[in-house]
Amino acid sequence: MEPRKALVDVVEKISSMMGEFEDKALNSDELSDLTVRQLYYLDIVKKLSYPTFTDLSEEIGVTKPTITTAVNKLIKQGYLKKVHSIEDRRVYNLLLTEAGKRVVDIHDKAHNDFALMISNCLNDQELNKVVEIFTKVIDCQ
Amino acid sequence: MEPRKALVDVVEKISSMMGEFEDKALNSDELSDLTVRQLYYLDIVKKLSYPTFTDLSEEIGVTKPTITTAVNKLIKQGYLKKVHSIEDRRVYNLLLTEAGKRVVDIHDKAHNDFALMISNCLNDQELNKVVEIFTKVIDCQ
DNA sequence: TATATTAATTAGATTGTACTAACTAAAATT
DNA sequence: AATTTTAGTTAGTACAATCTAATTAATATA
Repeated sequence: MEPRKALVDVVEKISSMMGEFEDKALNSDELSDLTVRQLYYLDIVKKLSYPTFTDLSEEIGVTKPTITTAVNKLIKQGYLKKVHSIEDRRVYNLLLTEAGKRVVDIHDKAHNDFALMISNCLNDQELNKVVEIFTKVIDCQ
Repeated sequence: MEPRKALVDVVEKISSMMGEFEDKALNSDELSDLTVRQLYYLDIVKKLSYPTFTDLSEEIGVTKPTITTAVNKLIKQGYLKKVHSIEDRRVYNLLLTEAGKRVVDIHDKAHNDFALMISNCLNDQELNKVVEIFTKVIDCQ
């Protein structure tokens, strides 16, 4: 096969495999009362670490009322907490509860599972090559 | 770094890079009147080739009324056509219009762009290694 | 031929996610 | 001290995507 075409082909298949791992992780029982969107909100809260409502709304790109609604629901469901800022009493900082941390970890599980699958398919030398080559891709970008 | 951890790390970063390419492809002007979900419906129509409403509903995992609504909207927007089956006059087969083919191709563009980025970052020898190793992963699964 | 099954549709409701506009309370500025 | 700005909320709305139940029309079966 033409090398360029072969690469696109591999990218396509790997991407759809990753998608399947994501979907499988998302079907976990513990995630059953959360939508994909809600999980995304929780991921962003983790990523930003103790964001305010405004931080969240800027990062996600939705209005503040939308954030209020979404966050309140996640608080009611027990995945988030809001704590008053000490410096400015208008402001809240958001954090994951233990349950929140747990579901974010389950979500991350997809990557672990995928990595596990790869390492089961390859020998040590190939694994090292994969890490080495993709580190180059990541750094080059 | 511990090899196992390094692999998970690489998988995580590559996966989020792929996500960014997907998002960028989705922001194309031609896709602006379509939701992600609608694009997914169009992808599945292409994948199944001339599916019936029932085929679609089974593949996507939603009820037939849902498919009727979704498909009718996509027909009205000019991305799908339905044609009567010759064998069974209750049945329709679905197909992409030219506009439908175009948007599905734009969606696929993410994979091409990602592949292009990879090939710009690596030399020929590394590229061959990537294709070789991931072909092994795909076949092993 | 009458009856049951199947493919798609219609009607009506629900849920999730988003918006704008108007509001409250706190902080910053004049 | 009065005014403006900022952070988050409330109220009301809209739309996408889904469902169940009932319906129509064609096909298959008893």
